[in-house]
Amino acid sequence: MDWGSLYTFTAMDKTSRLREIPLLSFLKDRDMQSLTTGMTEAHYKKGQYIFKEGDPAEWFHVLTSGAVKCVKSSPEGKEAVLKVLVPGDLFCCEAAVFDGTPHPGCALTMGPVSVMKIRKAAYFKLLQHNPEAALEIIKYLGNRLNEAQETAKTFALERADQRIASLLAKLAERMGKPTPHGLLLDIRLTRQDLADMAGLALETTIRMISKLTRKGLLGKSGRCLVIKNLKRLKTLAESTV
Amino acid sequence: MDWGSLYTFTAMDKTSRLREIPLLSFLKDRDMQSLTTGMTEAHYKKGQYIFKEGDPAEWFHVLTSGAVKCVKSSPEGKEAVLKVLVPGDLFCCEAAVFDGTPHPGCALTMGPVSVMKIRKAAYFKLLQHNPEAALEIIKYLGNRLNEAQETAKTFALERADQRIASLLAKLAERMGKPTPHGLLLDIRLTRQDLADMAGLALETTIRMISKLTRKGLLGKSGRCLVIKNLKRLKTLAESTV
DNA sequence: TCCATAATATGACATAGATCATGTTGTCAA
DNA sequence: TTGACAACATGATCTATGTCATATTATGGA
Repeated sequence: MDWGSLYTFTAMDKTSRLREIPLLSFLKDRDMQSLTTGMTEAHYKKGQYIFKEGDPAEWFHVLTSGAVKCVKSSPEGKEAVLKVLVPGDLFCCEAAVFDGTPHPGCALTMGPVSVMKIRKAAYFKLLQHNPEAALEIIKYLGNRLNEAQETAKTFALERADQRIASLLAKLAERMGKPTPHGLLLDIRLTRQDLADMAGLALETTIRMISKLTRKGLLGKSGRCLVIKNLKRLKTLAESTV
Repeated sequence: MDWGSLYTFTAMDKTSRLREIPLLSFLKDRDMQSLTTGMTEAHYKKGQYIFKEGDPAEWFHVLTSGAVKCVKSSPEGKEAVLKVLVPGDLFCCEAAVFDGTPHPGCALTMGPVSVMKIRKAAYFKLLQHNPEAALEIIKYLGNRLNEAQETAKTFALERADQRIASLLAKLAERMGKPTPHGLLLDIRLTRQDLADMAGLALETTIRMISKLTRKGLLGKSGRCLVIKNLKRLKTLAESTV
């Protein structure tokens, strides 16, 4: 198995990279120093696993470039995409790292990816000595929890067209780049990815996206989606019929 | 609207009560003192809202007795039960309290309930001064996040019978009281509650439960369910056909 | 104790969405 | 440029599950 190549950067380089990450920007210099010791940046190609379900959780990760999908699979081989991570997102900072339990899901790269890997122990120490950092993590986890529960609600109560609409709206709000034609989702999401995120079959997802495109709410730029009318999309996500 | 009556206890009483809660048992005496200042215990009757979706998040709650369901509703009036809380569970400790955002869902009592309410500010202060406490909360949130993602996966990939089986298995593991006949779920969960937890229609849920009962995996004691064969239930939750 | 109401149960039917089949379009490497 | 493969698209079924209708059985308050 190819786990990507690991490079170690100079302390200064690493510090400046960490500073760019919103969730870590509040760190004091002394914290930075302890963090950067033993920290490495890993690079992956498209389609590689950063970790798999069941692997031991040894690192705290921060995505610095590219996109990663968090995936769980069923025995039959069907995939559920729980979340798409974009630069700045933390992952595997959760229960697993603390409890010593294995990873509850996989992290799969969607293209070329760079990740900062921080040793569990260093991360742990940081949180113990820096309450501000711990509060930030609590806030982050709280938000992720809300998101996950919102997703669960969507799966439990909404129809296929609503699921697709709210999924696209969520993606647009989180990572849409404003352009003259609308919000550009500039990561390569296949219809299958979207289907796995919405808990729907590929064909159903394609049909729903076609419908939204015909209605003029959606367009494409190259091979990426453009949300042309976020407001109507959100209305549709809640409409009864 | 009747929000239940509020009583204020003596500091000693409160301290001893907090000590009984696993998640707070590690607290030092000085932390306890600051926490108990301004802390109140509230009592509710069956069917009351502790808070509703959209309410401002002013308190950190710890459930001391009874059962509470976390609920989100759709415009059409359908309910999704995200989680059933049992004594010792924290709630509303999440993003809302920190971000100043309103509650993302409702907390609805399922019977007579007692709740410790701790002012947002006191809770905040506790976490800032006690890294151990913050780490415990991070661990707790991490686990809740895993649970929520596991639920999302179930909703996305599993059939009705599997959903019911894994729901019952999860409940049995979390709160089943061992008895000679199996694991007793001694809170009053209606079929509708179970349906709302599994994201299924009431009738479908009833049919699945009847089937499990006929198969001998399930029984009842009074008006509560008994899981007679957890192992087979878990096998069923993953079976392909 | 009785009555009104809520909860449980079960059959008949409707339908959203999965599955299968087939074809088209796009993409990238040689 | 071409050829092979992946992604996208769309129609034709099939089926799991939702919905509706109707009983039966609990439950809790007067």
